[in-house]
Amino acid sequence: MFEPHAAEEKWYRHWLDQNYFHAKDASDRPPFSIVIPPPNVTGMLHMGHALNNTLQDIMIRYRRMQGYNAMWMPGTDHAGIATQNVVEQELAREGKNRHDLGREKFIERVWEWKHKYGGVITNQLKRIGCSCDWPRERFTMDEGLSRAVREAFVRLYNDGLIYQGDYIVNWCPRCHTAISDLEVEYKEEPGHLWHIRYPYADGSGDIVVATTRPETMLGDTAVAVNPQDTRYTDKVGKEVILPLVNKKIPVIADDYVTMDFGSGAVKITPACDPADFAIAQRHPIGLVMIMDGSAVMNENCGVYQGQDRYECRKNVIADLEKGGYLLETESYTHNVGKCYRCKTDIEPYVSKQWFVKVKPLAKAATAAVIKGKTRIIPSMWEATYFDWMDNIRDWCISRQIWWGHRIPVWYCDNCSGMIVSTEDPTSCPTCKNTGLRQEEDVLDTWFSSALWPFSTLGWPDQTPTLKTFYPTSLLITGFDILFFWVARMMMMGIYIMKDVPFKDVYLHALVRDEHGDKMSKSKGNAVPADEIIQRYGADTARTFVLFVGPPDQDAEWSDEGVAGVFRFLSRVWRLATGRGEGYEPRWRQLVGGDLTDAQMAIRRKTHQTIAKVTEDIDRMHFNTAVSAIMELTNELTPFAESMTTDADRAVYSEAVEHLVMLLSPFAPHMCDELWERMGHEPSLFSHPWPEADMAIAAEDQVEIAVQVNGKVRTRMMIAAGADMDEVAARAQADEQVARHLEGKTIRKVITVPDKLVNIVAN
RNA sequence: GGGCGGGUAGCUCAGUUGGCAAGAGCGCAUGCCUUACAAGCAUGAUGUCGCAGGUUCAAGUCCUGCUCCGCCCA
Repeated sequence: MFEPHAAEEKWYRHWLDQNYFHAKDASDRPPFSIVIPPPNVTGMLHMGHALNNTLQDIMIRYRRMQGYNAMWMPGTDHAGIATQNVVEQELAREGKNRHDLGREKFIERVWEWKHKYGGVITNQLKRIGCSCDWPRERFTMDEGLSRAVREAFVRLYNDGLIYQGDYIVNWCPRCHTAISDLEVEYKEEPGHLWHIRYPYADGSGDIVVATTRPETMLGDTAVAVNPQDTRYTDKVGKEVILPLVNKKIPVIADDYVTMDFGSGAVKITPACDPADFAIAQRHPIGLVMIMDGSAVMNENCGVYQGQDRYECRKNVIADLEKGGYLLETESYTHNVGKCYRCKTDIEPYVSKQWFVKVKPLAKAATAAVIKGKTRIIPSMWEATYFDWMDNIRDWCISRQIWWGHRIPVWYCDNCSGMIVSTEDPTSCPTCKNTGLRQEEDVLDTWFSSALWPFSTLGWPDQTPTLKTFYPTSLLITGFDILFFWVARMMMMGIYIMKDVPFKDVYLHALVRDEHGDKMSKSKGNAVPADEIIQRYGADTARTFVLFVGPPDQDAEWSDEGVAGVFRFLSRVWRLATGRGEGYEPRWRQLVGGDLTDAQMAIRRKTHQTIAKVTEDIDRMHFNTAVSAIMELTNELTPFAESMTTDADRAVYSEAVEHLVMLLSPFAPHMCDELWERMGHEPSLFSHPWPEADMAIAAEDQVEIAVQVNGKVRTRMMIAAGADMDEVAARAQADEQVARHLEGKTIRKVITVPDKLVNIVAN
């Protein structure tokens, strides 16, 4: 009986003791490298991580067995907003907030937290058997990586690829920070479309605008119509009186306005809508801020000052109605942007932010994939990648939080000069003043993650590690971070290293729950990996996620499925251990004489399976690889029951030995335990990957279907590799075929190698 | 609105350039075994391969249209 937990502990320790996971910077063997997608330090290992990391572990173990100098770089991500939130919650339980502590103390507190809990997820990776090169482990906030961040920032800045300015960004009023476009999740919500009447200042009637956010009217600086819209031709240039505010604002013409939506006239609030903001760049209409960073109405809002945006909305509607300005309230479904982190409604907000000008970077990143320098697997994701790169918008990288890489920019108190530097400056280079203030903002966590494939290898230093392992061979990650991470690594890798960060990137699907829903902490349906490891062991957990994890399709969680995989592993265990006289490590000495059909069938299956599993791992179709191993197991079981001769045992032993080898990247603990019990030197870790003997794998007899006019009439056995003329001749001479021809003559014979003979009769 | 993916046995999925009398695992049924027992072994049933056309000697596989589900982007 296999006892997973004992074996896991024993073998993981053995591997570590032998330093098996460590790859040398200098080696004769060809390099193979993977950098781990760094999990959040706040994270717990769920089945999605289990899938992602098992995939990597299999590839790294497989390549090791094939003789590569295989290096798997582990590490974690500081997860700016998420980690800050966690620590803030901790503070809240003590009745404090981060401002009570101040920036420095707060950061200290986060580091304390990190030291205490940051190892949780890496320990879970160890538990599931990941053969990471642990001494190399990195953290995005550690010293070396922080240096990389500064270096990258300064280079980008000096090349004119980073700029700062007042722009409208996605603002989370709860997190009190800007977030990038990607970090906004849109959700359809039922709402209303309010039709409001704005009277012309000259008393010549009114213009009607429709909005889903009436409270923003307090910041309106214009009403816009389409220049083609003849209904309004003579109105453009007039002024309207903004109700409640009693301010005159102009009617302007802009192509952005869709004529057939609503009345064709739209209110323009540059401070509260990205499209309106863009319009304000084209017209001299100004901008009125109406909210503060908490989405509370500000001093420009008169009586509404101090009201929350949604409270204000109610009051504005009531007042519009009272004033006779509200014409209609229509039910309307619209998309509401939410903060990916806390689900608060995003408020478009104008503020000073830092941006990366990504267009030029994106161009190079696109070219690299077109040229095949990086392969995206499965290739269907290429289209998505190209589309995103082609329509990319500048990346807002500043965050108004404390936990993260503080932007390496200093302002001089005296001459208002700005210093962008990798080193902390002590005085202003222009006026020599020593009163300098560092930029308060920190960088988006993804900025440091984008550097991960080379920052972890030592960059900005030209280390031997970097030389040996960059570009990395393979990246394995979920398709859901194609834009967030993969695309950005491509851009940064090419920009900074002048070479792609990885040759292959494999995007796998997600593990969903039994109802097909995405697992998430907030929904409470995430299956923790710990639980499965506890119940069935790490090997079952690993094999399961692969078995149900088809390469490009989401995997559904299934309890019975896990149990089934456990039984499969148990079967392998019994085959290899429990058959008494069955397995003989020196099986080669037992071979002799002609093999029986049954014996040949097993040998054939064994070598076919070696070929199939190798091919499947190469193309990363792991679920079919597992199926192939299962099939061999299933054929082997009845054979094992009826063994009598030495030849039987030889054939059986060959099969079992290979079975265990093939399974070892999937179920490494159990296979090493078996390998030892089978009388071999401990550990398959550095054992060469088996090679299929194709002469044995090849079928010597092939069954061929004979069709007459499209219908299968008979089948016959033909020697494999037989000459096609010979095959056709035999088919024509066949009695059965003759009978099915029913006296008709043969018009043509179509042969398909090894598979079928088709005879067309008149 | 644009793009992508999927619809094959009760469930989860294979099915690579068209050649299958349509597969696997799990589950199910029947029988056997009963200190390899969260079992094991044997045998078996089960599919209008989403729908409709088309190309072909041959279509789950290619083409066209439709439909349902999911995801991404706007």
